[in-house]
Amino acid sequence: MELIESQHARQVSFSKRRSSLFKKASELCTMCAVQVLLVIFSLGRKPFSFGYPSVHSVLNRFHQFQNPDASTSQSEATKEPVMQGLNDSFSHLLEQVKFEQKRGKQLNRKIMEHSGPDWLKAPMDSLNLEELRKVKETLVDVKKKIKKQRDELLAEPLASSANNSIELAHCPETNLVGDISSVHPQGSLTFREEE
Amino acid sequence: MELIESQHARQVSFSKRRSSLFKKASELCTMCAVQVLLVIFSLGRKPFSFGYPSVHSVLNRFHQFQNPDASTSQSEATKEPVMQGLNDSFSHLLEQVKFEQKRGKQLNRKIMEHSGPDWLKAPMDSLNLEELRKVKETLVDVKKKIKKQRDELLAEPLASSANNSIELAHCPETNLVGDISSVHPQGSLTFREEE
DNA sequence: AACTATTTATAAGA
DNA sequence: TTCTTATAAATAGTT
Repeated sequence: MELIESQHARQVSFSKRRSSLFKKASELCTMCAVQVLLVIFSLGRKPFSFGYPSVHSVLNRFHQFQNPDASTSQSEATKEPVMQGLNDSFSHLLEQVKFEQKRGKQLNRKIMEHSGPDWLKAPMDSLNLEELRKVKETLVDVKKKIKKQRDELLAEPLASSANNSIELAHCPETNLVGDISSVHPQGSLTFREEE
Repeated sequence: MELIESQHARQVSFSKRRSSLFKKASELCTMCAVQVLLVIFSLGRKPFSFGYPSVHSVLNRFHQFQNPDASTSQSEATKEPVMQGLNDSFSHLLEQVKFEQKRGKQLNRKIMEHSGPDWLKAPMDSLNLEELRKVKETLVDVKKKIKKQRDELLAEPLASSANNSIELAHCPETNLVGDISSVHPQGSLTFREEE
Protein backbone atom coordinates (compact mmCIF):
# COMPACT_ATOMS: atom_id res chain seq x y z
CA MET A 1 0.00 0.00 0.00
CA GLU A 2 1.49 3.25 -1.10
CA LEU A 3 0.45 6.77 -1.94
CA ILE A 4 -1.74 6.95 -5.03
CA GLU A 5 0.16 9.08 -7.51
CA SER A 6 -2.66 10.12 -9.78
CA GLN A 7 -4.46 13.13 -8.38
CA HIS A 8 -7.77 11.97 -9.78
CA ALA A 9 -7.47 8.39 -8.65
CA ARG A 10 -6.48 9.57 -5.19
CA GLN A 11 -9.55 11.74 -4.94
CA VAL A 12 -11.86 8.95 -6.08
CA SER A 13 -10.30 6.44 -3.77
CA PHE A 14 -10.56 8.88 -0.90
CA SER A 15 -14.27 9.41 -1.42
CA LYS A 16 -15.00 5.71 -1.58
CA ARG A 17 -12.81 4.69 1.32
CA ARG A 18 -13.99 7.57 3.47
CA SER A 19 -17.63 6.59 3.14
CA SER A 20 -16.97 2.95 3.79
CA LEU A 21 -14.86 3.84 6.81
CA PHE A 22 -17.74 5.83 8.27
CA LYS A 23 -20.05 2.97 7.48
CA LYS A 24 -17.79 0.48 9.25
CA ALA A 25 -17.51 2.77 12.24
CA SER A 26 -21.26 3.09 12.62
CA GLU A 27 -21.69 -0.64 12.19
CA LEU A 28 -19.23 -1.21 15.00
CA CYS A 29 -21.28 1.10 17.22
CA THR A 30 -24.61 -0.57 16.60
CA MET A 31 -23.41 -4.17 16.63
CA CYS A 32 -21.05 -4.01 19.59
CA ALA A 33 -22.46 -1.06 21.57
CA VAL A 34 -19.19 0.77 21.82
CA GLN A 35 -18.28 4.43 21.52
CA VAL A 36 -16.39 5.54 18.45
CA LEU A 37 -14.95 8.79 17.19
CA LEU A 38 -13.70 9.15 13.64
CA VAL A 39 -12.25 12.34 12.23
CA ILE A 40 -10.93 12.63 8.69
CA PHE A 41 -9.37 15.73 7.19
CA SER A 42 -9.75 15.70 3.44
CA LEU A 43 -7.14 16.87 0.98
CA GLY A 44 -8.95 20.18 0.91
CA ARG A 45 -8.42 20.55 4.67
CA LYS A 46 -12.06 20.01 5.49
CA PRO A 47 -13.04 17.85 8.48
CA PHE A 48 -15.38 14.90 8.31
CA SER A 49 -16.40 13.56 11.68
CA PHE A 50 -18.47 10.79 13.13
CA GLY A 51 -19.15 10.18 16.80
CA TYR A 52 -21.29 7.79 18.75
CA PRO A 53 -23.23 8.63 20.82
CA SER A 54 -21.85 12.02 19.79
CA VAL A 55 -18.58 13.57 18.74
CA HIS A 56 -18.35 15.55 21.97
CA SER A 57 -19.07 12.65 24.29
CA VAL A 58 -16.29 10.50 22.88
CA LEU A 59 -13.97 13.45 22.57
CA ASN A 60 -14.37 14.40 26.21
CA ARG A 61 -14.22 10.87 27.43
CA PHE A 62 -10.95 10.55 25.56
CA HIS A 63 -9.75 13.75 27.16
CA GLN A 64 -10.49 12.32 30.57
CA PHE A 65 -8.19 9.43 29.88
CA GLN A 66 -5.48 11.81 28.75
CA ASN A 67 -6.03 14.30 31.62
CA PRO A 68 -7.38 12.37 34.63
CA ASP A 69 -7.04 15.43 36.90
CA ALA A 70 -9.39 17.61 34.91
CA SER A 71 -12.56 15.87 36.08
CA THR A 72 -11.93 16.50 39.78
CA SER A 73 -12.10 20.24 39.52
CA GLN A 74 -15.35 22.19 39.44
CA SER A 75 -13.98 25.39 37.97
CA GLU A 76 -15.68 26.95 35.02
CA ALA A 77 -12.90 25.93 32.72
CA THR A 78 -13.30 22.23 33.44
CA LYS A 79 -17.06 22.05 33.71
CA GLU A 80 -17.79 21.11 30.14
CA PRO A 81 -15.63 17.99 30.12
CA VAL A 82 -17.19 16.86 33.38
CA MET A 83 -20.66 17.28 31.99
CA GLN A 84 -19.73 15.41 28.89
CA GLY A 85 -18.39 12.59 30.97
CA LEU A 86 -21.72 12.43 32.77
CA ASN A 87 -23.45 12.48 29.45
CA ASP A 88 -21.44 9.43 28.69
CA SER A 89 -22.61 7.72 31.86
CA PHE A 90 -26.13 8.69 31.01
CA SER A 91 -26.09 7.00 27.64
CA HIS A 92 -24.48 3.96 29.16
CA LEU A 93 -27.32 3.73 31.64
CA LEU A 94 -29.88 4.06 28.86
CA GLU A 95 -28.17 1.21 27.09
CA GLN A 96 -28.21 -0.90 30.22
CA VAL A 97 -31.91 -0.31 30.74
CA LYS A 98 -32.76 -1.31 27.22
CA PHE A 99 -30.62 -4.42 27.41
CA GLU A 100 -32.00 -5.55 30.74
CA GLN A 101 -35.57 -4.99 29.61
CA LYS A 102 -34.95 -7.02 26.49
CA ARG A 103 -33.33 -9.74 28.52
CA GLY A 104 -36.25 -9.78 30.93
CA LYS A 105 -38.63 -10.38 28.05
CA GLN A 106 -36.50 -13.19 26.73
CA LEU A 107 -36.46 -14.86 30.12
CA ASN A 108 -40.21 -14.54 30.40
CA ARG A 109 -40.59 -16.18 27.02
CA LYS A 110 -38.38 -19.02 28.10
CA ILE A 111 -40.50 -19.59 31.17
CA MET A 112 -43.66 -19.69 29.10
CA GLU A 113 -42.16 -22.07 26.58
CA HIS A 114 -40.27 -24.39 28.83
CA SER A 115 -42.30 -24.78 31.97
CA GLY A 116 -43.13 -28.47 32.31
CA PRO A 117 -43.04 -31.41 34.67
CA ASP A 118 -40.01 -31.91 36.84
CA TRP A 119 -38.21 -34.82 35.31
CA LEU A 120 -34.95 -34.22 36.95
CA LYS A 121 -36.28 -34.14 40.48
CA ALA A 122 -38.38 -37.23 39.89
CA PRO A 123 -36.95 -40.72 40.29
CA MET A 124 -35.74 -42.57 37.24
CA ASP A 125 -37.23 -45.87 38.32
CA SER A 126 -39.66 -46.11 35.45
CA LEU A 127 -37.20 -45.67 32.62
CA ASN A 128 -35.84 -48.51 30.51
CA LEU A 129 -32.49 -48.61 28.75
CA GLU A 130 -33.66 -46.77 25.64
CA GLU A 131 -35.14 -43.96 27.69
CA LEU A 132 -32.03 -43.68 29.78
CA ARG A 133 -30.03 -43.33 26.61
CA LYS A 134 -32.16 -40.39 25.52
CA VAL A 135 -31.75 -38.73 28.87
CA LYS A 136 -28.04 -39.18 28.55
CA GLU A 137 -27.98 -37.50 25.14
CA THR A 138 -29.89 -34.57 26.52
CA LEU A 139 -27.48 -34.26 29.40
CA VAL A 140 -24.48 -34.33 27.08
CA ASP A 141 -26.03 -31.47 25.13
CA VAL A 142 -26.65 -29.54 28.29
CA LYS A 143 -23.11 -30.07 29.39
CA LYS A 144 -21.84 -28.49 26.19
CA LYS A 145 -24.14 -25.53 26.58
CA ILE A 146 -23.07 -25.03 30.15
CA LYS A 147 -19.42 -25.08 29.23
CA LYS A 148 -19.99 -22.63 26.43
CA GLN A 149 -21.91 -20.26 28.65
CA ARG A 150 -19.31 -20.56 31.37
CA ASP A 151 -16.59 -19.66 28.90
CA GLU A 152 -18.56 -16.65 27.73
CA LEU A 153 -19.01 -15.45 31.27
CA LEU A 154 -15.35 -15.84 32.05
CA ALA A 155 -14.28 -14.21 28.80
CA GLU A 156 -14.78 -10.56 29.77
CA PRO A 157 -16.24 -9.98 33.22
CA LEU A 158 -16.26 -6.21 32.86
CA ALA A 159 -18.53 -6.26 29.85
CA SER A 160 -20.78 -8.96 31.22
CA SER A 161 -24.38 -8.00 31.65
CA ALA A 162 -25.25 -11.38 33.10
CA ASN A 163 -23.57 -10.56 36.37
CA ASN A 164 -25.51 -7.32 36.40
CA SER A 165 -22.62 -5.12 37.31
CA ILE A 166 -22.63 -1.48 36.49
CA GLU A 167 -19.54 0.47 37.18
CA LEU A 168 -19.54 4.20 37.19
CA ALA A 169 -16.18 4.42 38.85
CA HIS A 170 -14.66 6.04 35.82
CA CYS A 171 -16.90 9.01 36.42
CA PRO A 172 -17.05 10.01 40.08
CA GLU A 173 -19.39 12.94 39.49
CA THR A 174 -22.41 10.86 38.61
CA ASN A 175 -24.63 13.06 40.74
CA LEU A 176 -23.97 16.09 38.65
CA VAL A 177 -25.65 15.72 35.35
CA GLY A 178 -24.69 17.74 32.35
CA ASP A 179 -26.37 18.65 29.15
CA ILE A 180 -28.47 15.76 27.94
CA SER A 181 -29.21 17.41 24.63
CA SER A 182 -25.82 16.48 23.29
CA VAL A 183 -26.59 12.79 23.61
CA HIS A 184 -27.47 11.72 20.11
CA PRO A 185 -29.18 8.34 20.23
CA GLN A 186 -28.27 7.41 16.69
CA GLY A 187 -24.84 8.98 16.69
CA SER A 188 -23.96 12.08 14.78
CA LEU A 189 -22.39 12.39 11.41
CA THR A 190 -21.38 15.79 10.19
CA PHE A 191 -19.41 16.76 7.14
CA ARG A 192 -19.15 19.64 4.80
CA GLU A 193 -19.03 19.91 1.08
CA GLU A 194 -16.15 18.20 -0.59
CA GLU A 195 -13.85 20.34 -2.60
CA MET B 1 -27.64 -4.33 11.60
CA GLU B 2 -28.50 -4.74 15.24
CA LEU B 3 -26.82 -5.28 18.56
CA ILE B 4 -25.23 -8.71 18.85
CA GLU B 5 -26.92 -10.48 21.75
CA SER B 6 -24.39 -13.12 22.64
CA GLN B 7 -21.63 -11.68 24.75
CA HIS B 8 -19.07 -13.96 23.27
CA ALA B 9 -20.07 -13.23 19.70
CA ARG B 10 -20.11 -9.51 20.44
CA GLN B 11 -16.63 -9.64 21.90
CA VAL B 12 -15.27 -11.62 18.96
CA SER B 13 -16.96 -9.40 16.42
CA PHE B 14 -15.65 -6.32 18.20
CA SER B 15 -12.08 -7.54 18.11
CA LYS B 16 -12.25 -8.40 14.44
CA ARG B 17 -14.02 -5.24 13.34
CA ARG B 18 -11.88 -3.01 15.51
CA SER B 19 -8.64 -4.25 13.99
CA SER B 20 -9.98 -4.02 10.45
CA LEU B 21 -11.24 -0.51 11.14
CA PHE B 22 -7.79 0.59 12.26
CA LYS B 23 -6.33 -1.10 9.24
CA LYS B 24 -8.70 0.73 6.92
CA ALA B 25 -7.94 4.01 8.63
CA SER B 26 -4.20 3.62 8.21
CA GLU B 27 -4.67 2.56 4.59
CA LEU B 28 -6.62 5.73 3.97
CA CYS B 29 -3.76 7.76 5.42
CA THR B 30 -1.04 6.19 3.34
CA MET B 31 -2.95 5.97 0.09
CA CYS B 32 -4.58 9.37 0.11
CA ALA B 33 -2.25 11.38 2.37
CA VAL B 34 -4.95 12.64 4.68
CA GLN B 35 -5.11 13.13 8.42
CA VAL B 36 -7.23 10.69 10.40
CA LEU B 37 -8.16 10.24 14.04
CA LEU B 38 -9.92 7.11 15.24
CA VAL B 39 -10.89 6.49 18.87
CA ILE B 40 -12.73 3.39 20.01
CA PHE B 41 -13.83 2.62 23.54
CA SER B 42 -14.04 -1.10 24.08
CA LEU B 43 -16.70 -2.90 26.11
CA GLY B 44 -14.10 -3.07 28.86
CA ARG B 45 -13.98 0.73 28.71
CA LYS B 46 -10.48 0.88 27.41
CA PRO B 47 -9.66 3.44 24.72
CA PHE B 48 -8.03 2.42 21.47
CA SER B 49 -6.78 5.28 19.37
CA PHE B 50 -5.09 5.85 16.07
CA GLY B 51 -3.93 9.17 14.67
CA TYR B 52 -2.04 10.23 11.61
CA PRO B 53 0.38 11.95 11.66
CA SER B 54 -0.40 11.78 15.40
CA VAL B 55 -3.40 11.69 17.70
CA HIS B 56 -2.62 15.12 19.10
CA SER B 57 -2.12 16.80 15.76
CA VAL B 58 -5.51 15.72 14.45
CA LEU B 59 -7.11 16.43 17.80
CA ASN B 60 -5.78 19.97 17.90
CA ARG B 61 -6.70 20.65 14.33
CA PHE B 62 -10.20 19.37 14.97
CA HIS B 63 -10.53 21.56 18.05
CA GLN B 64 -9.78 24.61 15.99
CA PHE B 65 -12.69 23.77 13.73
CA GLN B 66 -15.00 23.01 16.64
CA ASN B 67 -14.14 26.06 18.76
CA PRO B 68 -13.32 28.97 16.44
CA ASP B 69 -13.95 31.39 19.33
CA ALA B 70 -13.41 30.63 22.98
CA SER B 71 -16.43 32.49 24.42
CA THR B 72 -19.27 30.07 23.83
CA SER B 73 -20.01 28.92 27.38
CA GLN B 74 -23.46 29.30 28.86
CA SER B 75 -24.24 31.40 31.90
CA GLU B 76 -24.65 29.82 35.30
CA ALA B 77 -28.25 30.94 35.62
CA THR B 78 -29.52 28.91 32.71
CA LYS B 79 -27.36 25.94 33.47
CA GLU B 80 -28.43 24.99 36.98
CA PRO B 81 -32.16 24.29 36.41
CA VAL B 82 -31.32 22.12 33.46
CA MET B 83 -28.87 20.14 35.51
CA GLN B 84 -31.44 19.61 38.26
CA GLY B 85 -33.91 18.15 35.81
CA LEU B 86 -31.30 15.91 34.31
CA ASN B 87 -30.25 14.84 37.75
CA ASP B 88 -33.77 13.53 38.26
CA SER B 89 -33.67 11.69 34.97
CA PHE B 90 -30.37 10.20 35.93
CA SER B 91 -31.52 8.76 39.23
CA HIS B 92 -34.66 7.50 37.59
CA LEU B 93 -32.57 5.61 35.08
CA LEU B 94 -30.43 4.19 37.85
CA GLU B 95 -33.56 2.90 39.56
CA GLN B 96 -34.75 1.37 36.32
CA VAL B 97 -31.48 -0.42 35.82
CA LYS B 98 -31.56 -1.84 39.33
CA PHE B 99 -35.15 -2.91 38.88
CA GLU B 100 -34.53 -4.68 35.61
CA GLN B 101 -31.47 -6.42 36.96
CA LYS B 102 -33.40 -7.61 40.00
CA ARG B 103 -36.20 -8.82 37.78
CA GLY B 104 -33.73 -10.64 35.57
CA LYS B 105 -32.38 -12.53 38.56
CA GLN B 106 -35.87 -13.42 39.73
CA LEU B 107 -36.73 -14.79 36.33
CA ASN B 108 -33.58 -16.83 36.29
CA ARG B 109 -34.53 -18.22 39.68
CA LYS B 110 -37.92 -19.22 38.34
CA ILE B 111 -36.23 -21.04 35.52
CA MET B 112 -34.15 -22.92 38.03
CA GLU B 113 -37.26 -23.97 39.92
CA HIS B 114 -39.06 -25.12 36.82
CA SER B 115 -36.16 -27.03 35.40
CA GLY B 116 -37.24 -29.90 33.17
CA PRO B 117 -36.15 -31.72 30.03
CA ASP B 118 -37.59 -29.09 27.73
CA TRP B 119 -35.75 -26.39 29.56
CA LEU B 120 -32.53 -28.33 29.25
CA LYS B 121 -32.81 -28.12 25.49
CA ALA B 122 -33.01 -24.34 25.67
CA PRO B 123 -29.91 -22.16 25.43
CA MET B 124 -28.07 -21.19 28.60
CA ASP B 125 -27.10 -17.74 27.41
CA SER B 126 -28.88 -15.87 30.14
CA LEU B 127 -27.43 -17.66 33.17
CA ASN B 128 -24.59 -16.36 35.26
CA LEU B 129 -21.97 -18.39 37.08
CA GLU B 130 -23.96 -18.91 40.26
CA GLU B 131 -26.92 -20.20 38.29
CA LEU B 132 -24.76 -22.50 36.23
CA ARG B 133 -23.44 -23.93 39.46
CA LYS B 134 -26.97 -24.82 40.50
CA VAL B 135 -27.57 -26.50 37.18
CA LYS B 136 -24.45 -28.50 37.74
CA GLU B 137 -25.67 -29.67 41.12
CA THR B 138 -28.93 -30.81 39.61
CA LEU B 139 -27.09 -32.73 36.95
CA VAL B 140 -24.92 -34.47 39.50
CA ASP B 141 -28.07 -35.63 41.26
CA VAL B 142 -29.55 -36.88 38.04
CA LYS B 143 -26.39 -38.72 37.22
CA LYS B 144 -26.59 -40.64 40.47
CA LYS B 145 -30.20 -41.57 39.81
CA ILE B 146 -29.40 -42.71 36.32
CA LYS B 147 -26.48 -44.77 37.46
CA LYS B 148 -28.60 -46.43 40.09
CA GLN B 149 -31.34 -47.20 37.60
CA ARG B 150 -28.84 -48.54 35.09
CA ASP B 151 -27.38 -50.90 37.65
CA GLU B 152 -30.83 -52.12 38.53
CA LEU B 153 -31.63 -52.71 34.89
CA LEU B 154 -28.42 -54.58 34.29
CA ALA B 155 -29.01 -56.73 37.32
CA GLU B 156 -32.19 -58.08 35.75
CA PRO B 157 -31.77 -57.81 31.99
CA LEU B 158 -34.58 -60.23 31.17
CA ALA B 159 -37.16 -58.39 33.16
CA SER B 160 -36.54 -54.89 31.91
CA SER B 161 -35.33 -55.20 28.33
CA ALA B 162 -36.80 -58.27 26.75
CA ASN B 163 -37.09 -56.51 23.40
CA ASN B 164 -33.90 -54.57 23.78
CA SER B 165 -30.67 -56.34 22.92
CA ILE B 166 -28.32 -53.47 23.61
CA GLU B 167 -26.31 -53.67 26.76
CA LEU B 168 -24.77 -50.65 28.36
CA ALA B 169 -21.60 -52.41 29.32
CA HIS B 170 -20.69 -53.09 25.69
CA CYS B 171 -21.67 -49.73 24.33
CA PRO B 172 -19.16 -47.00 25.17
CA GLU B 173 -21.33 -44.09 24.10
CA THR B 174 -23.98 -45.16 26.53
CA ASN B 175 -21.61 -44.93 29.43
CA LEU B 176 -23.37 -42.02 30.92
CA VAL B 177 -21.33 -41.72 34.03
CA GLY B 178 -18.14 -41.69 32.07
CA ASP B 179 -19.41 -39.06 29.67
CA ILE B 180 -20.68 -36.75 32.33
CA SER B 181 -17.56 -36.97 34.39
CA SER B 182 -15.20 -36.87 31.47
CA VAL B 183 -14.57 -33.21 32.03
CA HIS B 184 -13.53 -33.78 35.59
CA PRO B 185 -12.52 -37.16 37.03
CA GLN B 186 -14.75 -36.90 40.08
CA GLY B 187 -17.83 -36.11 38.05
CA SER B 188 -17.98 -32.52 39.18
CA LEU B 189 -18.08 -29.66 36.78
CA THR B 190 -15.97 -26.93 38.23
CA PHE B 191 -16.45 -23.40 37.03
CA ARG B 192 -12.99 -22.20 37.65
CA GLU B 193 -10.38 -21.27 35.12
CA GLU B 194 -9.96 -24.15 32.73
CA GLU B 195 -9.70 -27.89 32.79
C1' DA C 1 -7.06 -19.17 16.51
C1' DA C 2 -7.91 -21.33 11.96
C1' DC C 3 -11.23 -22.47 8.37
C1' DT C 4 -14.80 -21.30 5.07
C1' DA C 5 -19.12 -19.92 2.97
C1' DT C 6 -20.98 -15.42 2.26
C1' DT C 7 -21.11 -10.83 2.13
C1' DT C 8 -18.93 -6.54 1.36
C1' DA C 9 -15.35 -3.34 -0.35
C1' DT C 10 -12.69 -1.70 -3.90
C1' DA C 11 -10.28 -0.20 -8.29
C1' DA C 12 -10.84 0.71 -12.83
C1' DG C 13 -13.51 2.10 -16.45
C1' DA C 14 -17.64 4.51 -18.15
C1' DT D 1 -20.03 11.96 -8.30
C1' DT D 2 -22.50 7.59 -9.62
C1' DC D 3 -22.83 3.04 -11.84
C1' DT D 4 -20.84 -1.52 -13.19
C1' DT D 5 -18.02 -5.44 -12.63
C1' DA D 6 -14.22 -8.42 -11.75
C1' DT D 7 -11.42 -9.13 -8.00
C1' DA D 8 -9.96 -8.77 -3.30
C1' DA D 9 -11.00 -8.39 1.47
C1' DA D 10 -13.90 -8.72 5.55
C1' DT D 11 -16.98 -11.10 8.23
C1' DA D 12 -19.94 -14.55 10.97
C1' DG D 13 -20.30 -18.95 12.18
C1' DT D 14 -18.05 -22.95 13.31
C1' DT D 15 -14.58 -26.10 15.03
